[in-house]
Amino acid sequence: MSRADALSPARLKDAAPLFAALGDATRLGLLVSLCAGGPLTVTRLSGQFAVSRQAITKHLDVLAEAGLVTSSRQGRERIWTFEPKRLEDAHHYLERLSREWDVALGRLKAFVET
Amino acid sequence: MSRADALSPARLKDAAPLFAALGDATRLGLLVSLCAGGPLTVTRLSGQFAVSRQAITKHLDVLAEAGLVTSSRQGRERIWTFEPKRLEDAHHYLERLSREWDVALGRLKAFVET
DNA sequence: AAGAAATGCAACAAAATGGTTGCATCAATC
DNA sequence: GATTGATGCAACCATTTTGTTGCATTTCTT
Repeated sequence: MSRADALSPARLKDAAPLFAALGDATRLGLLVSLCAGGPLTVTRLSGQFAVSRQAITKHLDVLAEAGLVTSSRQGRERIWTFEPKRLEDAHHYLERLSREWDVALGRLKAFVET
Repeated sequence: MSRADALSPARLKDAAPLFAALGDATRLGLLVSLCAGGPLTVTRLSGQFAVSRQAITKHLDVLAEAGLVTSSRQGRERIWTFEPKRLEDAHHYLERLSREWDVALGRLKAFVET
């Protein structure tokens, strides 16, 4: 991957669903719970929120789709685990945007001084 | 602000709309354009996307609501400008989540070694 | 003053989102 | 084997989001 295509349309379509998954207070709360409290079941997680277990399941599905959590079946329960890799992706994307901005400011400065 | 409440419910409700605004490919594209190409008008911006000018206006309104862009009227046109500050907020939030995760891993390691 | 360019505003439609309830299924325990 | 606990699945509903079109308004230009 070159620096040049770091903000290409293709990458936008990759980053957008990731940010969209982060764009909900309940889902952020789920991530915090899974971060701090380790892997948990849906039933356990839904006890911490004001919505039904089924609603939490849907949120977890969204997070899983975005790659922010994974799950595995253990007996009669399903364990959900935080996945830090994709958080890095979001992090990097924001950094690239910031850098692009700085570069643009640099160009502007150079132009003004000419 | 203490480290302890860095991921409090109050902060979730602040961070969620910010990520939600970033969670759309068209809006990310708009930010990239405003980053790289400097302040632009709606008409100019909408030339780069496959949707109508009015749709772009709505996207810009969403970005403005999240504090990611600002606008000012100049004669008959309105100029939209990228606002890097809120990007920092998103950046910091992701960092706090990562740190929380690292702390949890540390606790786990200490527990296993006991 | 007239026309063109840029934006603003409103009504509308389609699709996605976030939530519910009810019931079925699967696994553990007594 | 009957019961309980955890999950899965489906239908349904309300709201929000994302887009459209049409028209009005404002401002520049000739």
